[in-house]
Amino acid sequence: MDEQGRLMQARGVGIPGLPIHGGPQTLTPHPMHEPPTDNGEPRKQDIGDILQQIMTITDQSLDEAQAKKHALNCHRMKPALFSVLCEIKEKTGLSIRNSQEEEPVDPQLMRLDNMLLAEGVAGPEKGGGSAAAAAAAAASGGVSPDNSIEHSDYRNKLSQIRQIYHAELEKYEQACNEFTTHVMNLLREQSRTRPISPKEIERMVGIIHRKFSSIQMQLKQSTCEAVMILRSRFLDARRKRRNFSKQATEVLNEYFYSHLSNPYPSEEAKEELAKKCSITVSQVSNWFGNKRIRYKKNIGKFQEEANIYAVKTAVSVTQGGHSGANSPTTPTSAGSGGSFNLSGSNDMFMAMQGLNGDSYPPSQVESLRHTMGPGYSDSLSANQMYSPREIRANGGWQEAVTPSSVTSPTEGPGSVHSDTSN
DNA sequence: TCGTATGATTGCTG
DNA sequence: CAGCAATCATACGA
Repeated sequence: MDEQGRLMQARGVGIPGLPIHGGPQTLTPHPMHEPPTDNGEPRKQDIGDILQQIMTITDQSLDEAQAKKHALNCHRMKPALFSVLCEIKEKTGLSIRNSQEEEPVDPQLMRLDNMLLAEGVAGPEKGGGSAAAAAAAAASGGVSPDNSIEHSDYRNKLSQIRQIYHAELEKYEQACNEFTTHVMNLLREQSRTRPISPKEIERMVGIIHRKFSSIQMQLKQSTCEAVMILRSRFLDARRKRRNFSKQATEVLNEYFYSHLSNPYPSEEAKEELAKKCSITVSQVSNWFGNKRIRYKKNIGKFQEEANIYAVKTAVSVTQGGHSGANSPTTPTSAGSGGSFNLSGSNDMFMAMQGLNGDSYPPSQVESLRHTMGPGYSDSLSANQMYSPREIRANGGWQEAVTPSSVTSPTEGPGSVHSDTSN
């Protein structure tokens, strides 16, 4: 659409107030080409007067200004001046026409929208963000009994944020619409005295919308921040540390003491332990890391605990229970048979020493080992229970724990029977 | 309230 | 990157 057409349309808007003697029908596109009056001076004086009146119109009271406006609208010079304005507008309009191209969607806004959507704050209600709460709980790995309380707490808080967000959003939208309507009315009113193209109105509406969407973005940003704070509070396990369940600690301890000579579960074993204890693999790693250090630091203190678990393991073995029931096996070790059990048995014996107060004679241990069946050394060499890393670490572990009464003398570093000596 | 236990984090090492 | 050692922060029992 050409500018001229739009301006003509705009001109039409301003017509109604015009007096009969100065209708658009009589308006020439080039008022300066109007037949000159007998004298140019009064005309100039006239224009000066009008401009002066326009300039001072805002200083006057509303009624006064209204009256003045009406008078100006009826002024005989109005069509001519209006036409001049149209011409100026036509020229200047070109410069602003292309200034506002379709701007691309703000990536930051997109990120905020996505996050709010993912958190269940924006978009359809997802049970007050229960999905997010569940995800958060899964991430925290916690299975504490009061998890449900935390969930509802999280849900409530998220729901509050959601409510505030939507209330504010609605408020902004309402304000935006009101303001837009107001500005459009204003522009329509103004179009009586100056040419305003629909494009211009559109542009103004666009500006208003952009302004309000920037406010909305601030709202989204602060909502995101609130959610992040809530999440970090909820997820900060260190802040909300929960002891593992008794059963989980039991499972971990059983594994630890039944693998006392080499308490380095493989990744697979960790996964299995994690599954059994309903905790994460990294929590299993943490637990073993802490346990190893604390055990090493104060073996005496853990003696009793070691004995208890040695008995447990012994019972489970003598009852024909596969030690894997208490000590998770790995997919790799499960099939090879023996290697995992062997190490478990070895460690069990070590712990048993502490139980009855004295050590099994090495020969006895040897004979017991031989009962494990021929070729156990081979299976050990192929033992995949312990990762190379753990094998390396094992040396340090054995060095540290060997002096203990719990550890068998045959399990010292360099022992050919060591789980990891190969 | 305090001491201990314990899960998590951090910085470092090989 | 796994593990160690130190440390933090919280839970828990006396």
